[in-house]
Amino acid sequence: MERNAITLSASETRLAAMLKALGNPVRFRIMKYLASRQVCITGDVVEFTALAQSTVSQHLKVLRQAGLIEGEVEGPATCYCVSAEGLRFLKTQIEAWLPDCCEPIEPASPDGCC
Amino acid sequence: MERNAITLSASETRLAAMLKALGNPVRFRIMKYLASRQVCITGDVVEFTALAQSTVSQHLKVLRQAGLIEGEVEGPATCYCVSAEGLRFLKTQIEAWLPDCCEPIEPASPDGCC
DNA sequence: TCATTTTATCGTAAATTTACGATATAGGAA
DNA sequence: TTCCTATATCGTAAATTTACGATAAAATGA
Repeated sequence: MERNAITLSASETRLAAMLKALGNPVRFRIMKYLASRQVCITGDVVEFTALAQSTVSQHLKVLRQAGLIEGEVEGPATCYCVSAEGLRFLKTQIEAWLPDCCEPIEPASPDGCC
Repeated sequence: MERNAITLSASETRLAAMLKALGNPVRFRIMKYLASRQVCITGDVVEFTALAQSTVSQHLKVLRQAGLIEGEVEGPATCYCVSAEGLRFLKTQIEAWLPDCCEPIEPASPDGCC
């Protein structure tokens, strides 16, 4: 895809991966679903999304690899939940990203641009 | 792709679009580049990214449609800058998204999961 | 042991994304 | 008007993503 690999710091790379993972509407919803259930869930995500089990498993893998959720084998099933550390990272990074570059300094500007 | 369209609210849809746009490392970098230059920029994004002009134009379009940047025709060129409103929205949404579901309530839990 | 349950992984087809060159479009200068 | 500059858009090829069914793998219960 990319001829010259774009250089990003480790933090930026992780943040971009998180954003990419959450940019998919299915994963976005899964994430909210997991958050709404404090409790860990497994395969009723399948029921929730009405997608094939293998598809859901794949989405969960993406979220897990992005560090947004955590999975733990619980008997025959796997128990997932939101990663507290991951979400803290996400929020912190977004918060600190463009600190106050975008506050409307001059309200005179109609659209804040140019 | 999706057989059953995933239902998201308008805000969620916009947020997901923003996350998706920023999930691409090239666009991620362009965004930071635009932010570092308070001033509006046009085609030196091309020089910055070392990608084809048409490719950059496409990326800028995605960022613009996501409401993350604003473009304004300035003579023969187009002047881009970060959208203050867009970034405010992004930050607010992320902040409010999972308010305090993920604070480590019980430090006893080794990984905060299950 | 043997079936059952729950997930993960594999292989694959369709859709989407990304990048490029070529081509239009629009504004400014000569 | 005519040329030059700066972008946007079109068409297209390669890569990636997404979804599915089929198949493994792992733990529990009969």
